[in-house]
Amino acid sequence: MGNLHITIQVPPALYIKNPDTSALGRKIIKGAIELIDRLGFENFTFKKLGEYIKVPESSIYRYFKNKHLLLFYLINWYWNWLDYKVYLSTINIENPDKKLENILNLVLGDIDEDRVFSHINEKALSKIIPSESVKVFYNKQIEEEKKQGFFEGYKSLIKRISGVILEINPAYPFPQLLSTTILEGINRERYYDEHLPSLIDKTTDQPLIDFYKHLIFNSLKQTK
Amino acid sequence: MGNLHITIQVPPALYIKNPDTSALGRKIIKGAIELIDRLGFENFTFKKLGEYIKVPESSIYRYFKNKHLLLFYLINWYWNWLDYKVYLSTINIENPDKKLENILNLVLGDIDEDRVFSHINEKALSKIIPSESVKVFYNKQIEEEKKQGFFEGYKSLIKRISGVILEINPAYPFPQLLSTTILEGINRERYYDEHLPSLIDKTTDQPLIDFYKHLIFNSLKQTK
DNA sequence: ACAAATATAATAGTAATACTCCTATTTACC
DNA sequence: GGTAAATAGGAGTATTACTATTATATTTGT
Repeated sequence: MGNLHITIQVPPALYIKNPDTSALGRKIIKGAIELIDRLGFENFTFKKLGEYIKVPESSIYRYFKNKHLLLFYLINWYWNWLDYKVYLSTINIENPDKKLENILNLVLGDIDEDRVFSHINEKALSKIIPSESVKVFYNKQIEEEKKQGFFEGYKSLIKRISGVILEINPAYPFPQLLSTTILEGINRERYYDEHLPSLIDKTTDQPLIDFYKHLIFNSLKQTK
Repeated sequence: MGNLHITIQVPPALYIKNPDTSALGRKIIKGAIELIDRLGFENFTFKKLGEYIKVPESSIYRYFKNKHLLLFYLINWYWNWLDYKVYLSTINIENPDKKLENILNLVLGDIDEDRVFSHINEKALSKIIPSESVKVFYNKQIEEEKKQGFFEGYKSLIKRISGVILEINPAYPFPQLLSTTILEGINRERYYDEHLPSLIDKTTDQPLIDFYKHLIFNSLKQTK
């Protein structure tokens, strides 16, 4: 990709000072991803992060109001990044079936680092997504956060996948429900695969991929 | 149902003293469900619960080690209760399609209070399930909690639904994946319906019911 | 009916969390 | 080289998440 200058944008209300504009900010993001991965979000604190990256706790507060918004920043960045990757993987392709296949390979496959994007290691980030991303949804501040546009990236991603689904079958009535089922389902099953493996059917070599392909194929072909 | 004496059992390691054995315990459970509903689990504390039900904070600690285990108690009770309801709704029925329909009506319909079960208001409890139940899954203690059997109720529920799916189509390769997709999906979409309604397709009168019926029907009929 | 056991109330205390605020020092920039 | 901005470093506060203790009820067995 050479020297493309592309930055993933997140709603500015997520941060106090944009972490991708300074070395300290980038250090905070990198350290936060690693430490959330190690400790889990519940046990992660700004104090521990400060010790981990050898930065005063108070300096972290100059970038993020609290740990919830730091997590939301990361998740939002991920949604926007994935939205962009989905966009790239479907552009210039005629066949909508092929588009959907590319999307599935993206979300079901391993994420490999693409170092186009500045300060975030996508591979490390994608490790914490299955377990931590739900935590930005289910809380009482959601109505406030909606007003500030914190879910626009997620909606855009869902609508992009829905668009491809409708290209395959314009009569299919539930493109968004199917898209969220796939995206969130993959996160959940990835987590189960690690922690509740008895709940993953082992009838094929790649049950997750096969399950979702089977689900999508049969849902979309039938109503045609 | 008259005077059946049935109690839903949860793993004893979830509590210090069984809350359904005393008036105070039942008061704690009732108050906890209400307060978690109002505040959300993150803002819920034992101190606030104590003030709410006019009981010293320290007395609550004699029943539950911490608020996470109190939530887990509630969620576990819900899984076991739902497992029992699913069992009841399929017993003595010959036709597996009809069994699955009954299960779907159970998990997709409104929960109405059935006062067979002692100390828990199922209707109130089911209000907090969509937003709070995920919070017992995604944390670093899961491996410890698995060892203590905290997920056995959930597994039993999934396996019961899977069993019916296999009755309908013994060749279907992903009965458990489909069961979790339905159960967890319904929780998610219920929450979205309230907080992110633009992500729910409005192409039919009852999109959630229709989506899941469509999904299941097409997944199960195809492979036959 | 009474003693013994158990449960609850009421209060105090502690370490950690989630911040805010202030000042000294360093770094960046014109 | 001077000024503004950023960071380091630390102090301080309210809340959270507990533990511990003692006094007072309440229940239970005989």
